[in-house]
Amino acid sequence: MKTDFINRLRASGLRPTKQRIEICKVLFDRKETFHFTIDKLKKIIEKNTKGKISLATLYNTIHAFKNNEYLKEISLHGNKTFFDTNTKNHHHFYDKETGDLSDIKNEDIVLSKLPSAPKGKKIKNVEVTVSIENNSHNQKN
Amino acid sequence: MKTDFINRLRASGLRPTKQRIEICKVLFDRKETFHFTIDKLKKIIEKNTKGKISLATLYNTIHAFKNNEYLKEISLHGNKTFFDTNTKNHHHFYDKETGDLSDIKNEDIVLSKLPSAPKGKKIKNVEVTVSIENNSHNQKN
DNA sequence: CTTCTACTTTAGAATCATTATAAGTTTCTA
DNA sequence: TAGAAACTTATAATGATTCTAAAGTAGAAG
Repeated sequence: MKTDFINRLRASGLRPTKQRIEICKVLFDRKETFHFTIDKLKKIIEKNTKGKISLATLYNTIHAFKNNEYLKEISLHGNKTFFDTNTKNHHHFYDKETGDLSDIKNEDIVLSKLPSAPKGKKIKNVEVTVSIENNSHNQKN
Repeated sequence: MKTDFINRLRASGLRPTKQRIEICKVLFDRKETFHFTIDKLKKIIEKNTKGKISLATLYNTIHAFKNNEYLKEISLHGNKTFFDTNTKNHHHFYDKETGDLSDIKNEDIVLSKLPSAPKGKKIKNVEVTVSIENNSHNQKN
């Protein structure tokens, strides 16, 4: 377990430190995928360790994981950046009112037609966001 | 033309003022759809009028238009919020390196399978972001 | 046409997420 | 185990967005 964390860290060009191991525990020691913002992660870690962790450490570690594809950044409306421990291609349900985000498996959405990329460009990734709201809502808000 | 702007403003619960008419000119007096951020809009208006317009005015007007569906907010990675004058359902190409954003017509993407919404929820909108990059890129960055 | 009130605009302050900085600390290689 | 390089931290800086309070304007009523 811990060895796995250390491997991920080294693969991302990071030295294993106790703060980073804590981050790994929260992110990767789970069965389900995990969606989070930096401040949510910070709260979890500070609760787990009953100590403080600095924002700079969180940002630098999370960005290194993102660059090494241990994490994905999610496209959403709004100001905060969400990350996802599920790095496979997949999609999301997003309820803006509650902020809830959940995975949609890649195979549960089929795109049977896609445009070709503009000249000189190629498609890197296709991301579908299915916005949802309460049944009680009318068409317009 | 100007009448149309005034109607949109009134429909959005806003009084027509000269600042808001200027905003309308930039947003709605065009054939093609227009993608913008607040600060891009500010620069355009200040160039057009050779004067200043306050951020508060821009934000309040743009939000009113958004709430009244004269504008759409676009889901993207990154910190700035993009808006789109195309309020029909449609999708986007996004080149993160250059920041370029372009429309994909609704009929150019066909979703032949969609999951059903979680209990008590309904689907409000489906948005596809096709991330693109230069042909020269390898798989990993 | 004038007046009054509610809505607007504005500059600047406040807030929030994120990034940068600099000083002290830890890791790791030799 | 010493020293260089990388790390953590608090705090400052930045950038986008929202808030605020004062001064200006639109539009309804007379």
